[in-house]
Amino acid sequence: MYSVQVERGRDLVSPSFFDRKTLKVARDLLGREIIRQVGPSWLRARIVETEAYLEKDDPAAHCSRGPTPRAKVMFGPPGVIYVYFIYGNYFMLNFVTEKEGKAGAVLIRAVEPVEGIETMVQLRGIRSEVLRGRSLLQLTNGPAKLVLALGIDGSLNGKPLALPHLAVARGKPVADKDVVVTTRIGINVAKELPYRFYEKGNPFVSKL
DNA sequence: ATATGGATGCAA
DNA sequence: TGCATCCATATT
Repeated sequence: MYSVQVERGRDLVSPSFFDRKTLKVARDLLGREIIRQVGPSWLRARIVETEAYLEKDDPAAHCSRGPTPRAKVMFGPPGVIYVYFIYGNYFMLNFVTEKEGKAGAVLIRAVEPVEGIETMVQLRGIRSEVLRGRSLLQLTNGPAKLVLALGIDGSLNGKPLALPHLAVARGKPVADKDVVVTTRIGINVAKELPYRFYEKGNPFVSKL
């Protein structure tokens, strides 16, 4: 007799998945699934776009100025959730990579809803003009959008990945031929670094 | 193309 | 303490 949570937890990635080079993790996160329970609802969404933020030679990374109050979680153990607040309105979801003492994180920039879509629509704000009568692509095709749709906020910052609050499942890996590598989006420094990964042709990718 | 919004980090 | 900046979004 399995509980729902045990059943859900069968397919989770191990913490060692994140104990690797940040760029590797960012690429391998494509196709994995974010799983989370919000109230009575289980939410599941497939990762289709990521960005890597490194400790070395990456001035766009929060860890680039050392373990400041905000960035210290990036220097902590791998497999921990890093959520930060930006632009006075939004939270961003990241997963910490590399061994404790070495900084790194992967930003989740877009996901494809798999389960719990009705709940996601509600969390996102069904009254929004953007969603009303338009494509569900708007639900999760951006880093702040997916955070809203999944009901994530700053209270998850610094917590290890675990059910029921937030975990990553194996899902179906994306083949190399379907991975596109480009420069990151929305930053004003280190624009030339090819640290963004997305699934080729996936309509939920934030921007082509 | 522009308004919005609050935290962050560094200079002063 | 002040202030430029910030891994964005929705609306014009």
